[in-house]
Amino acid sequence: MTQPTSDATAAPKSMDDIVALCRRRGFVFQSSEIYGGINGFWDYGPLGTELKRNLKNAWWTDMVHRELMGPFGAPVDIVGVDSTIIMNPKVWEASGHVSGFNDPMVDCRETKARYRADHLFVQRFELDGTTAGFATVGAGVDEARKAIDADRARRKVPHGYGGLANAIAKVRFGVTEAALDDLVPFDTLDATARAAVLAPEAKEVGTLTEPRMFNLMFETFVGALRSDDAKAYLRPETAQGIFANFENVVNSTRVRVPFGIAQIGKAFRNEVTPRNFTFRSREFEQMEIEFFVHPSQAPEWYAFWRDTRFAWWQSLGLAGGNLQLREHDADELAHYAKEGAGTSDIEYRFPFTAPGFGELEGVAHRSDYDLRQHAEHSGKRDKMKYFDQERNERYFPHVIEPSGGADRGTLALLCEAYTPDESRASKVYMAFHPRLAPVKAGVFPLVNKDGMPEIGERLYRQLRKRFVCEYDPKQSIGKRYARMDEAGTPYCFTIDGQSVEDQSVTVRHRDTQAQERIGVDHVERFLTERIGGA
RNA sequence: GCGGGUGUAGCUCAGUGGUAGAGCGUCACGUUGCCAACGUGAAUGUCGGGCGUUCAAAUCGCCUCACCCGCUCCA
Repeated sequence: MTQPTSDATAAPKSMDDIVALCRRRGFVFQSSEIYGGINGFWDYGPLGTELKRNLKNAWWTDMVHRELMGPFGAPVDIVGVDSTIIMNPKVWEASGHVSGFNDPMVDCRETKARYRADHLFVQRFELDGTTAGFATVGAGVDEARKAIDADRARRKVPHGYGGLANAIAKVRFGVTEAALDDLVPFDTLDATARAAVLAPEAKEVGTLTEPRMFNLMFETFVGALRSDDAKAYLRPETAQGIFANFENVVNSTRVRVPFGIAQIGKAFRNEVTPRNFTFRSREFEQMEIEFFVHPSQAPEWYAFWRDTRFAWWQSLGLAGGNLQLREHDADELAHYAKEGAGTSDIEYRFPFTAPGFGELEGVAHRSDYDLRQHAEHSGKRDKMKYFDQERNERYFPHVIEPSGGADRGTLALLCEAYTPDESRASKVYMAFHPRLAPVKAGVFPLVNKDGMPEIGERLYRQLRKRFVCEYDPKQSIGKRYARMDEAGTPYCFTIDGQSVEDQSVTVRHRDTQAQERIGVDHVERFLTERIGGA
């Protein structure tokens, strides 16, 4: 009655199924679940914690500890810092986050659209003795003006407007003339004035809410007194902890430009809409390098980091068509990267973004924006410049920033590993790269008697000195293999009757379910060859 | 914040006013001896929460909480 499934990869990956497995096997739980959860916050269970830790360790090992050859033939030099989540609030004024992350927003009750208040301009005019107007979207006055001129050139009112809205629309679409005032930003209007405004696309008047602040930075208070002076922020990125320590690192170590400072740590953003499992969380972990270079070398270093970081994600198993490198268009560059060598995203095709992609890591040329800002705001000015002995030159180094998301990376690993397979008992297995697998090996006595558990326990004790392993003597062997498949354990070693005779065990391979027989003395070497020290 | 939806065992769900249920999973014992096997048994519920209607509420009403989906954004 069931169709034989020949191609396991043919089954589509369902995000709901992945989330269910994550909960069932203890990869990811909702934070505070016993109280119904809290939107945008996630916990890692035992397996997820190991997985994420393996990812972060791989990053730190490969970026900071191991030798990496740079674009100019010399090894890359990177040191680490671990800065605090709460910093002096001036840091965030200098970085631009206080202004950039505090945009008042306006909602339209009718169309359900949401606008940035500073991108909403109102054209006002006299209408039957009162002041009315209509709102237009634009990044600035000029852009809004253009949009209005385009509308007025249509000389025709679309259907659906009635009463006052129709009278306003007649002016908007150039059917009736009126004495037009200058454009005013929406957020300068009071409640009465707002009530006489026709929103974009809306057919009724006065549907726009008052501008409301959406604070993307979490606020807190330092000290027991809740005064405005005590206000502080939970960092929205780890990068500023690096920039603020730039001088300290230069003065306390022997690093010389070009060099990098790496940091892994939590960051917080009060996202308006956390969505898609852990993808957009309000509390998340970043893996960031700020790499400081002479301005003239920025293009080479930018290309180097973009390619190095892309290759790194590929090396962890995110190969194939699900990973892509995408250069940003000029209009989507961040405030700190307007000029420079560019910005690119390393993107993964998540089940919830497919056929599109979601960002895993951004590699940006931040120019000398941040160091200059801090030099300015801290009052250190030119004293913060770096003195380059070789060049005999004082300058603000330019920064290439590879900034990856540890939680997004973990999520991508989970999605990539998730492999439906109707042919096996678990119907699914997690094909993690052995280096990242939360559990490296399972050790099972086929039956919990007749000398098998003794051999198994001895092997388990030996292996766990170097590898994360599980020993499980209970239940049918099929159940134990099935559980290991869902945990993504690459190898299982089973002790059977023959083991008692000749000290050999079977190795069961996760991806193929194939078995082979090796001597129990060779198991440790077997794992070392396939997993290494990681 | 606005609109829509959901909430019963670890999971999937049944239960529309009258004793809180099933399958799967979990655990124990036995059997089995290489892929969630079989037998026997066991544990597990503030029916999201509160108030109300009623002799009686998982079920009807009101309120509330949390989550999910859409709108703004991004590591």
